[in-house]
Amino acid sequence: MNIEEVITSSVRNAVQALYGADVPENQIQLQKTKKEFEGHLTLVVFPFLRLSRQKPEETAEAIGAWLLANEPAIEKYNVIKGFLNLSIASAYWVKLLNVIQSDAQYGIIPSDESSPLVMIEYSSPNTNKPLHLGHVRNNLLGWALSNVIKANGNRVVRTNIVNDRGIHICKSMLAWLKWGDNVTPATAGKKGDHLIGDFYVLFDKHYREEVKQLAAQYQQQGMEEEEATEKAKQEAPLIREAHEMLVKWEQGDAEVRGLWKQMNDWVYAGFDETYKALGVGFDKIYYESDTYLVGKAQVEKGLEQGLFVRHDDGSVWADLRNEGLDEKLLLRKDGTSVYMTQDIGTAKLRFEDFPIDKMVYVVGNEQNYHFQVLSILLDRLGFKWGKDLVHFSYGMVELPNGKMKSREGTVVDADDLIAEMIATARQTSEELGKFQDMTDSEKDEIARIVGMGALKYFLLKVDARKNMMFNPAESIDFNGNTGPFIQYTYARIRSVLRKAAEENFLVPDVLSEEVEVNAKEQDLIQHMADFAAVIRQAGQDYSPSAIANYCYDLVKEYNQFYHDYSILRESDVAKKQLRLLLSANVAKIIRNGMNLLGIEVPERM
RNA sequence: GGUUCCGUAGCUCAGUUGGAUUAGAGCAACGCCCUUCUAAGGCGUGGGUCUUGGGUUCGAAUCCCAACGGAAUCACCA
Repeated sequence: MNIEEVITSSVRNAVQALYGADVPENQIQLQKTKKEFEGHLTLVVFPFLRLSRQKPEETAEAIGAWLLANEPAIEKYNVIKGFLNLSIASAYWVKLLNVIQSDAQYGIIPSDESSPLVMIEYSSPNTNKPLHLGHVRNNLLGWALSNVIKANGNRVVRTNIVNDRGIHICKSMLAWLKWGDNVTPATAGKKGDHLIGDFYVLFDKHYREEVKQLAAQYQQQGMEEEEATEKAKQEAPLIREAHEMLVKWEQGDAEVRGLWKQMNDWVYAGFDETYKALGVGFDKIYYESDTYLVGKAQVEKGLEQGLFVRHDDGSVWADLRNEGLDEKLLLRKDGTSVYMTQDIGTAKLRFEDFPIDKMVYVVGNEQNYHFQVLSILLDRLGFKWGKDLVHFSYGMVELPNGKMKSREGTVVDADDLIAEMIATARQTSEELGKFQDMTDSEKDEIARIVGMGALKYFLLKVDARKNMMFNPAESIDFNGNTGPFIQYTYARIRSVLRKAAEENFLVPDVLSEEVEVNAKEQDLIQHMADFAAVIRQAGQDYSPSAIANYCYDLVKEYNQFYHDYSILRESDVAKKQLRLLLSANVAKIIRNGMNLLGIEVPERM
């Protein structure tokens, strides 16, 4: 039972004793006392005025006096207007620190076989181009979110649906056949995803030239510009070839399938490197080439059941007009499947594979409509999980001149960015003289941890729902509200703890409650204790940024403490023990909190 | 046009299950603090009509309505 619950319960007793009323728990507004006032917790008494029939000050005074007399945890109180500020006794804080110390996973709820099973889909790349900054945000959010959900006592299955088939990959394949000269990632000295991406761009370049020429021809024949361009886009030889290739793929043509597999494998090898650098992973990967037929079958079944309608041209639609939405295409007139069809198939396979209680999709907010529709369709098709699937809808990463556009070359490549962050971290460390007595492998490791920490924190500290700004011209900060700031504090604490160990200073696991805890130390303990509530809230709101902001606030508070009080030079043994224990647990919470975000912390930096 | 989301300091962002005369951080600017546990740190100064206008309330950045500004989406692309 935490202190808030203890006090809440006592306040109920107080109101009962003083005013003879039984107030529900949710009417008791207990909040952290603002910095500028004395106290730890503040009771807002306005809701009780109707019961007390007294002024706010008098009501607060009465409740305060009752609590002081009857609740041992309360040491003193003060009243300002309708606010009753309560100070918790020193011994209680030692007790709380002991509780935190005794639990290496403080605040984290373990899961077991009987815990709810949450499947979380994230990443979900196309196999025709390398990952960019938008994917990085997706991957980091997906990973962090899955950790947060897990820390709230759920089992988690991390999954990825790879969009490995379709016209886009055919374009890359065709370009490689035409102009590739049998180049491979090995011979080109290039990651497979980048190689394939280059061919995709090459296809697009040639295709646009063809369209331009063809459109000009049509215009000469008397067509309007717009119509000519539209026709040219469909008639250009390259796109026709790509479509032919797609048809062959669907027919299982051995040659096309062979090339397709080869090229996808190159891409996967490239992705795996990026995933590894990002520190993310998956328990189960689905491929659209395996799921799209399942989706088609589901749609056909729905059609038989009268859930969907077939138009005259043969295409199949879901009518969602009674839900306030439009008609939605499910199968093209040629019978091929679309995005929605595939998601239906994937959902079916997943629920056959796992006893899923909840499904979370980490997908950008540009697809809000898609998931609104998917939820309804899955529900109609009789999947009981469909109705309350969660679309974790995150915002775009914007550049100073707008969205990232691959055509305009304004894409921030994931691998480039990662390399740049690590290089910057290395350079900063050199400049600050942090590397002096380190081996090369230690330097590499620290540069990696700090560089990635800066990148990850930068992306995760922002509310996921919001669009965010990234300016490539300004490098990501290493000072202030940043990952390295938090990592630095951790490293500093570890250094202090190492020195304490070197001088053989013993810190007991359980402190005596006689130890006097000063106000700053009390605040720190209270702040640490909040970690549990923050994880609960982050889980409830699907909000990794809440964890990031908490870590920052805790670290900021600790740094003040570190600056104002000495630890190792404290002559009073009991105080020294308290401060070391305090520091060790701040470090532990930083490590666990950052770990939830997928950010590592270095022992030195 | 319909739907959804967003609008807080020069910039990037916290703060929204309504709470305290002064709405917080960081960056950028200026100043101070390393013979003392790592200065990637600490302290300070300046910087705001929380887009605007109404409303609900003892109390609104937070809830409701409207306007203005921005984004996404409404594809036989995924």
